[in-house]
Amino acid sequence: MVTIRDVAREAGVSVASASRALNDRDNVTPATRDRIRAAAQRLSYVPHSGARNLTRQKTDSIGVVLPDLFGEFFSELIRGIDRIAYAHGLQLLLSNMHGNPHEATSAVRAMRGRVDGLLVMPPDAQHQHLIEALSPAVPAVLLNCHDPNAGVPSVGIDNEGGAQAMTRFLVEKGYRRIAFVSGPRNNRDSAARQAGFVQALAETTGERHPLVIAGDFSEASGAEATRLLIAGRMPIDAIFCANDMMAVGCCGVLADAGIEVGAEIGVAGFDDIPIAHYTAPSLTTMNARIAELGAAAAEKLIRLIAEPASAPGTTILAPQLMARDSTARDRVSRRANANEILEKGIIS
Amino acid sequence: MVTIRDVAREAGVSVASASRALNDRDNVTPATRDRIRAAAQRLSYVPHSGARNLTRQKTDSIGVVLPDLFGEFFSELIRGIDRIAYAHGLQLLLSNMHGNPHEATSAVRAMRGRVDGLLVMPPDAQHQHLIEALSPAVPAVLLNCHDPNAGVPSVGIDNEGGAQAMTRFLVEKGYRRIAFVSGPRNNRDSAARQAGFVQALAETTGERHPLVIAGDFSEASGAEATRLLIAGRMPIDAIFCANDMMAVGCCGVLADAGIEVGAEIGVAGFDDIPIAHYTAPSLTTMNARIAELGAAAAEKLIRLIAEPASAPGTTILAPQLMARDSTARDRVSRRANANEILEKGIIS
DNA sequence: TCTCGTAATGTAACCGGTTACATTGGCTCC
DNA sequence: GGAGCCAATGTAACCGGTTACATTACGAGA
Repeated sequence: MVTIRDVAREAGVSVASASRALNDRDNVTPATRDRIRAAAQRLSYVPHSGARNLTRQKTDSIGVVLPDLFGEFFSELIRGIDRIAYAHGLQLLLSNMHGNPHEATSAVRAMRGRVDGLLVMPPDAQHQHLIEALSPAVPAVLLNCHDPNAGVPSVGIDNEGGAQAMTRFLVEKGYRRIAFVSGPRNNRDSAARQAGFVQALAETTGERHPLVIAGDFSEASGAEATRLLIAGRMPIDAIFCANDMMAVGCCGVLADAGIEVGAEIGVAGFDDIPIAHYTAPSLTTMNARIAELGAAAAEKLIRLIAEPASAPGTTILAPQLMARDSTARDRVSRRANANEILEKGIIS
Repeated sequence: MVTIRDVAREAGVSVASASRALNDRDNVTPATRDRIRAAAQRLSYVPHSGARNLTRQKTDSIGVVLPDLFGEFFSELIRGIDRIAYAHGLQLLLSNMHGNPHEATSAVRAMRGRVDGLLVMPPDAQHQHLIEALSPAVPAVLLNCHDPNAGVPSVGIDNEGGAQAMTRFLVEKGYRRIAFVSGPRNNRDSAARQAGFVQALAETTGERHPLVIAGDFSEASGAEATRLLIAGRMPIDAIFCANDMMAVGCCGVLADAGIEVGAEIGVAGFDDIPIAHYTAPSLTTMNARIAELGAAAAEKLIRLIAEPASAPGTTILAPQLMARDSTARDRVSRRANANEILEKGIIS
C-alpha cells in the first residue's frame, strides 16, 4: 500500500509538504504542489481515512444503531438520514442490534472512535439500560424514544396525537362504534396510539370502555382480530388498527366475508406504508413521516456535534392524515370513469 | 477521553499489559488482569476502534456503495448483507453515490482505510469507469453487474433467464399476443429482461417482431404505456412489464377501463415487491431474491478478504416465478369462501 | 547458593496521517 | 553588504492503540 511518505519521496519533498499539497493547505509553491500531485497520481495514492481520522480527531461519519434492518420503516429512515448526512459530507456507519439489548451496548461501544456521533433507536424493552450505556462524551440523538431524564436529545413522532386525529376523523365521518387493534404488548408506539384512541373516543362519543383487541403488528394478527370480531358479532362499524399491516389483514378478512370496506365498515391504519396506496380499497392511515424523522434527527445530531454544549431537547413530529377509500362511506367505484377511457379505444 | 494509557496508569502497569489484559491475550497473571479490568471499569474506558484498526491493519467492517438508498430494493439488499456481516462480526459502512458516477469514485476513495472490502453496485451508465477506480489492493465484489474483464468478482441475478421463464409461463397459460413494457433506456436489468422476453417469445410462438413500449420503471410510465395500448386498439392479450411498479400502473388503468385483469388480459411484472401481494388482483411476477443477492455478495467478499489470491468469479442467481391472480385466466373471486366465514357470525 | 529457563511485564517502535515548531532561503531596505 | 522579515519547507511529536523485543522476577535443579 502506498503511503504519503512514498509520495513525498517520489516528489522529493518532506511528508509535511506532501500533506499540505494534497489538502490544499495555506502555503505551498504552486510548482511543488503540482509536483506532489503528479507524484500522487503516478503512484495512484489514496489517502488512508482511518489514519486521517485518528489525528484529526474527527471521522466525518455518524453511526446509526437500529433494532433491526428490515422493511419500509428502515429504508425510509435511512433515506431521510442520508439526505442530511450527504449534504454535510458525512458517511453512515450502520449497526443492527437484532432486537437484543446486549447487542445494543456492544454496538454502541464498537462505534467509539469510528464516528463523530450516534443516532440510536432503542428496541422496545429496556431502553433505559441502553441510554445509560451511551457515553456522555459522544454526542447522540435518540430516535422514536424520549429519554425521561432528558439527558439525551431525541426526535419522535406524535403517536398519541395522530391516533386522536384519526379517531376524531372517523367519528366525523359518522362511524360511532370503533374497535381498536393494538400492537405487541410493550411496544411504546402501540401504547401511545391506543391511549390517543381511547381519549379521543371518550371526548367525542362519550364511550368509556371501547373495544380493544390485542394484535402484534403482523398482517396475520390483524386478520385474526377481525375474524374474532366477526365471530363474536360485535356491534361495530369501524376498525382502527395500530399499524397498516394489521389493517391490510383486516381488509382481507372483511372482503372474504363479503363485507364492503368503506361502505359497510370503516378501516383505518397507521404508518402509511406504500402498500396502503395500492390495496383495494386504498387504506386510510396516518403518514408517520419516517424520512423526516430521520432527517430531523440527523440535523439535530450535526448541530450537537458542532456545539457539544447546546442541549437540543426533544422534537416531536405530527403525523399526517391520509384519507382514502377504506373510510369513504359513500363508495366511489373505480369503474366510474371507465366510459371516459373506453371512448378512446378498446383492446381488440 | 480516557485512553489505554490512563487505564494503565490507574492500574499501575504498562500500556502493553493493559492492552494484553483487555484483549484476553496469552500471558497475564489473573491478578493483574483483574486489576486492569477493574481500572478500565472504574474509568469507564471504551477502546478507540479507529486507533485499533490502524495498527491491526483490519477494520472488521465492509463498505457498501449503492447508486441510491431508496425503497424496497435497498432495504432487502441490506438485510441480506447484514445477515452475513453480522454472522462474521462485521460492521457496515454505507455510501450513496446519488446516481452520479463522479460520486462513485470519491465514495470508493473515501472508504480506503475504513473498510476491509467493498460491495459495489454501479449505476447504470459508465460502470466501466467505476470498475477501474476500484483499487486492486482492496477486495471488492460487484453487485448486479458483471465486469467484462472479469477482474472483479460479481454477483447478479439472471434477468434474461427470468424473463424467458415468465414469457414461457404466459404462453403456456394461453396468452399469445404479449406486449412488453421496458425500463429506462440504458438500464442493464431492463435490457436483459427485454432480450429474454424477445427470445422466448420467438421460440414459443414464432413471433419475430413483438410489441415493445418504452417505460422508465415508474408506475406512471406503466399507466401511460397501457393507455397507449388501449388507445391504439392493439391486438394483445397480455402485458409483461419490466418491473412491478409499471405493472401496478398498468393494472390500475385496465381496471379503470373496465377490463378485467387476469380473465380478459394477463399482466405480469418483475421483482416481486411486497405490494405485488396486495394489489387487486395480486400480481404475477418474478421474485428477484434481492436479500439472497446481498447475502451471496457478502459471503463472496468475506472469502476474498480471507484469501486475497482466490478469484471467486461470478455468481448468478435464478429468480423465481410467483404465479398469482393477474394471470389466472379463470378468475376466482375472493368472495368464494364468504359463506364459510359468514356461518361463524356477522357484524351486527 | 548460584545458574538457568520461563513466564510476566515493560519499553519503544510502528500503523499513516496532521501539524506545531524549527530551519532555510530569498528578498527588501538601509 | 548585512540585518531583518516572511514565505516555503523540513523535522519530529502526536493521535490511541498493538506488538516485537528487552528486561525483570521467580522457581527449579544442581
